[in-house]
Amino acid sequence: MQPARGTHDLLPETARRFRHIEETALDVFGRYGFGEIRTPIFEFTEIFSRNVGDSTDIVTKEMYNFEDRGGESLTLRPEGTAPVVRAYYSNGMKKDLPLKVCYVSTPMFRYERPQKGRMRQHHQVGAEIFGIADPMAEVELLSMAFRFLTAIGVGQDLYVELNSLGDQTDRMRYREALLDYLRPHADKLSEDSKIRLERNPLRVLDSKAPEDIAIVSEAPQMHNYLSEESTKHFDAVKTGLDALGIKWKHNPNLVRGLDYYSHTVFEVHSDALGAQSQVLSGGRYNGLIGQMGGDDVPAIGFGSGMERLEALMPALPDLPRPIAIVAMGENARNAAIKVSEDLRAEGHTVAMPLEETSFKSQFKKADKANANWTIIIGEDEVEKGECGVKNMETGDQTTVPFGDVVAFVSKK
RNA sequence: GCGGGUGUAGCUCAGUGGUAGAGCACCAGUUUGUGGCACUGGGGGUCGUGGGUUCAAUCCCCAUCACUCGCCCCA
Repeated sequence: MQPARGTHDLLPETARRFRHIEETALDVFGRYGFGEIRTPIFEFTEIFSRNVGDSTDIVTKEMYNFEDRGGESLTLRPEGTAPVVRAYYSNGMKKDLPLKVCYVSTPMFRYERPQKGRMRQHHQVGAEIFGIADPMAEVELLSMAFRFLTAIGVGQDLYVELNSLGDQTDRMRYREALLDYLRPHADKLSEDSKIRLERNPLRVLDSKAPEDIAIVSEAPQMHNYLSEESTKHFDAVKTGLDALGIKWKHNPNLVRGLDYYSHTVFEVHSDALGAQSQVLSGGRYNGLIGQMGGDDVPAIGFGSGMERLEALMPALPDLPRPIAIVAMGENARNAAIKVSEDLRAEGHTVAMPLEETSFKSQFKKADKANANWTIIIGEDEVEKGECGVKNMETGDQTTVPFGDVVAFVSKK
């Protein structure tokens, strides 16, 4: 019996780690004024196909599409930004600008070949700011991202790559220059890049094929084609990050796979993850909101993969140790469950044996549960109105009246 | 979608052309009401699945599925 390919179950130990990521994200993002948003798990297919980009891999080969009984084409959400923009329009949120929203533990679906750090269902935390064109939005957003990453304990092993794609005019101008340069070398490019040349030439820039890297190293660079205004914007982002002590590296070949980005794009990587090293990425998408519904609203956001964060995260502190109960005989077990409930009412974690097994077996379970105290109740104890209380570290055992047990273990 | 590796007990792995083993884990006993140590015993596996070769396949061949590493791409 296997789960569907590219999916997995989160068992309690790991689920706890995921919950810690969620809670930390909501706490940190909340300090920046972000409210949580939860959008549906599926959308009309066109929400993604029209906005993520027709030539992107996500749209052309990775979407989970299906038709419902009414004949509508629906798609399991492959990314987080387009649904949030749709929700902005659906709920008339123009009045709420500037808007800061975030999402946590949001399942994303992409039909890809699974490998380390890549699942067909994965989960992201993310944040979006609508309505701010000022580069201060980039600075605050990235600072928040690092505060979050640091809070979950993964901040120190990461590096940020940064680039600017300029506005649409800049990009078209650069695209032409790049094509002029690459076309004469077309036959020397990798097979993949020959296709990229036609579909999305900027993607040739971040190819990993050695033959491409050699050609790209001589290629014209984006930053030389940015308008004065775009350059100023990018400079402001960089100086803002420097002022906060956030280390970044300009990667002129950083392009990103989604079509909606403009100006600043960024990726945060870890060397500890193997081939899928991105843990957080995003950028500005000033044109997208206008393209979807007409409001010309600048925006920026990021997404971060929780499975990858979880893989990097250090061990969580241990759960509080339980108090175990050992009981035998009907009267004793009835007294025992009363004691266990009294203890839980005081906030203790209690391991009450729900089946009657031998004392030895119950003690073994108490030991395995890492109990610090074990409360022993047999028929003798019920008759005397007291129970045994054993310290599992020292092995010392004393007798305490039933009425005093909660107070006894609570004060220690 | 492409290329490499792997698939035997809950876990980590041995193993042989004649229908399977270890360690750990689990359960029980040694201790007729007491854990951690030790010893003893026990439960548990269609040897991923389907087909082929063979008197006989867990082992050889083919296919398939899954996992895994990488490519593409992405979180």
